[in-house]
Amino acid sequence: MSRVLSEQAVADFRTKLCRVAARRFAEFGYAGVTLRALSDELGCSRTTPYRYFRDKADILGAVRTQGFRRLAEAEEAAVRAEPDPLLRLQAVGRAYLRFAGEEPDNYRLMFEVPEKFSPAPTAELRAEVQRSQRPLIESVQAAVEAGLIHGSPTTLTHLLWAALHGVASLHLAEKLTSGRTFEELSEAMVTLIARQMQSASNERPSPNERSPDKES
Amino acid sequence: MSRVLSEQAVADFRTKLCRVAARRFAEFGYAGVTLRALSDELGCSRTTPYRYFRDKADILGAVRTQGFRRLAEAEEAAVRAEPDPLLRLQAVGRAYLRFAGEEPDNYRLMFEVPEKFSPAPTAELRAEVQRSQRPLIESVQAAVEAGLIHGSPTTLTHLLWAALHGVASLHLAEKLTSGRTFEELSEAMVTLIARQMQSASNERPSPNERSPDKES
DNA sequence: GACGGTAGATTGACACTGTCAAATGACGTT
DNA sequence: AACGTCATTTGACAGTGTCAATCTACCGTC
Repeated sequence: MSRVLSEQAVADFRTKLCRVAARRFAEFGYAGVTLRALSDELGCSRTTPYRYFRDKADILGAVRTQGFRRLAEAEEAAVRAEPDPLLRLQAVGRAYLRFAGEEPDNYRLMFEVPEKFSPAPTAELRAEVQRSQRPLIESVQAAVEAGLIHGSPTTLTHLLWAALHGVASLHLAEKLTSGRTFEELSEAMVTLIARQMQSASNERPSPNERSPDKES
Repeated sequence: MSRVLSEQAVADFRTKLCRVAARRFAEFGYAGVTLRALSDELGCSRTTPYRYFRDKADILGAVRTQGFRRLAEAEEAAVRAEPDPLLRLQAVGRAYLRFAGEEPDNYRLMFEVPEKFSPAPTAELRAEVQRSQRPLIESVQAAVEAGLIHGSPTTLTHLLWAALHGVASLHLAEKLTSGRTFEELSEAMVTLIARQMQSASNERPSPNERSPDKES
């Protein structure tokens, strides 16, 4: 066998290219992420990235993977720091929204422009996506077990996630043009979630599980 | 003066092109919306659309405008049909989510792929976006006046919108892979919003307005 | 130490895109 | 009947992602 690219060298090039791609996306948007530009900035030829990634979509997928990993780490840190169920759920929510606020371009890349990604995401990406959901799920489960809320943990997690993602997404789409800053709105949403649980803990029926047949 | 394109003919071509663009977007994604393909499907030459639209971005902008208009109309119909403040708010939320569920590609186009649109949106588009917000704002305001919730109507509207958009957006991104259907999750969210208000109406302090200084 | 094979990088080429300039076409007016 | 003008078409260009063929430099072997 002849000389082969060391694992380290492969990883180095991959991370370096991901960093450049992320930076260019943040600066010039998706249109600025072009194989030629990335390669120029890295000092290699246009098709060299094809040794390390299958596609352009594959490159973006790697950036997304890193994004979900950092989001998961932020959530996990929040979970570790807060044992109380109610406060933990708030802390996870805050960590989620803080991530979206601090790394807006990463968050955008993670959730938007879906067609630019390969239809079959990497196993690694799917794993990180799941990992980023776990702190939410576990926090909700803990809250359910503590009697703070009632209902299916999965459904409740989805609702929680939707509330958080909605705030982040609308903010990034610049649809929230009130006087409130993103941080204020984030805190308002977290507070609202906490109040929801405090009030739900005083009542018996589960808030979902069956779609009510309520007509006008 | 010589013959000039009649208003009707211009409008016809524009709407026809928008319809084709929307259909191709739904079928092939953004990559399927190409001036060549649109023109072929319309039986004209590649650059003919440039007589009726400034840009490709302008075409997508027109499709988006129509989408926001239909969303606004659906919301307004829901408002008209339901006078009771609480039920009206639920009805608007249901109409919003039903629209997202029934026209997923339109909704996606309205809120995603922001870089593909002109940085300065048309006045018409901005008007329709605002129009689609008004039923939410007015429903929230009515609920505030009825004493169902307390707080800044703008902030509360943003939170409501975020909750709705979050459900729709995560669903369209295919991130919600639980057993629940989109309809069930929508109803769960609407129910949760209603419960939030019912519980809030029994208490005095406003749920936001000031970010609470709660520490662990 | 020279050589050959091969992994890795490069260049060339292709089909495709959005968009502009110039050329073509057709119609109402004089 | 000829003109002028608007609508449309064609030609062209820069730029894209990606594949094939080429080149380069290193390794193990003699």
